Amino acid sequence: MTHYASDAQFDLDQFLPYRLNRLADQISEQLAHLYESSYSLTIAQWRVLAWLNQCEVLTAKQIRDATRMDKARVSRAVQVLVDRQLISRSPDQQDQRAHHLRLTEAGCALLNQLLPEAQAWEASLLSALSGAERGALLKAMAKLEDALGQSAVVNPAT
Amino acid sequence: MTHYASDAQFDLDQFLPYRLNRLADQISEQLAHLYESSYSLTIAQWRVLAWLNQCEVLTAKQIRDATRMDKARVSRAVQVLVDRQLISRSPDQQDQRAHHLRLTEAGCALLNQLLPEAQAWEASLLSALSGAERGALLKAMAKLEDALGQSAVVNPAT
DNA sequence: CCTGAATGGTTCCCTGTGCAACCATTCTGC
DNA sequence: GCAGAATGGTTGCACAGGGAACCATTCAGG
Repeated sequence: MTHYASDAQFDLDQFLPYRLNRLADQISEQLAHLYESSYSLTIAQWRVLAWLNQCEVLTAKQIRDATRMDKARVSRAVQVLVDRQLISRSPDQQDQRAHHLRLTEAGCALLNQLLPEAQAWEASLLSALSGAERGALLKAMAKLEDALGQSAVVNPAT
Repeated sequence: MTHYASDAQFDLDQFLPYRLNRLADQISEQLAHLYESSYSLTIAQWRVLAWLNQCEVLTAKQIRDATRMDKARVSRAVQVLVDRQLISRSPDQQDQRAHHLRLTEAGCALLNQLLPEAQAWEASLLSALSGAERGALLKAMAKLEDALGQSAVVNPAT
């Protein structure tokens, strides 16, 4: 009945990747429930809609870059949204491979309902933090994303 | 060629759930690559190991509570780890439904290799932040998790 | 005790997604 | 111009994970 333990003292609960993931999962899960139950939207689909709401017209590649989602994931999300006539897809004249994506009126109407709900949810969540804390949180997150983007964190062994 | 846009001005890039998820996904993806490529471990499996390293003996339920993972997910992770003889499962005498889970010597050996790598990776990531920033980040995350736990954020409409 | 509710775990089914292979188009170098 | 690389996008395959149904055991109430 020996107890084996690694040499390194290690507290998973203090491990940033784990904590971040647990938090993000929790938030994501609740929000996903909102999207799914009321609007039958996937997170991926919601992201596509939200970006299109901002940018008017985008190609799948641009969405892929903005969201860092897999190309297949974007492709499938777009397909569903087109089928549901929430967005339209028209060929790009300059590049026959690409397509312009835009919100349809229906898509826009859906967002007009969904956006306020999402914002209210976020506000309620953020009410747990002071303004300064919010700022610090976002700043730290931005720095981390930056560091990851620069590939500053890659294979620390080499 | 009209452009439909929702009334609400909304910047997905400033939307905390989205940002948090994007960041967590990115981190998770890179770490998962480490676990998977070198040790054939799932994130779920890694979490089980890490908690067992800390607590010596746990039941699946306790792991479920600690990690907030689905019970099925825990069950499957445990199964694989038992098959690989990285952990052992022995019946709980008090409660015949539950099982005690512990690290085996092999499991501990694996962690002795993996933990330093994980910690080095984390350190490299965290080097993008000052000490104060780290503190602020962790504090904000804790508050958010707290808020979610208290169900403070549920169905803002009601 | 004995019945019904609750609990720890496992399994089934289904969906979303990552990866790799692929197609079509566009770009590059010669 | 033309061959080969690169790029935008789609599809097939395999798999992890959520939800619900399920089994066995334990607990609560009469």
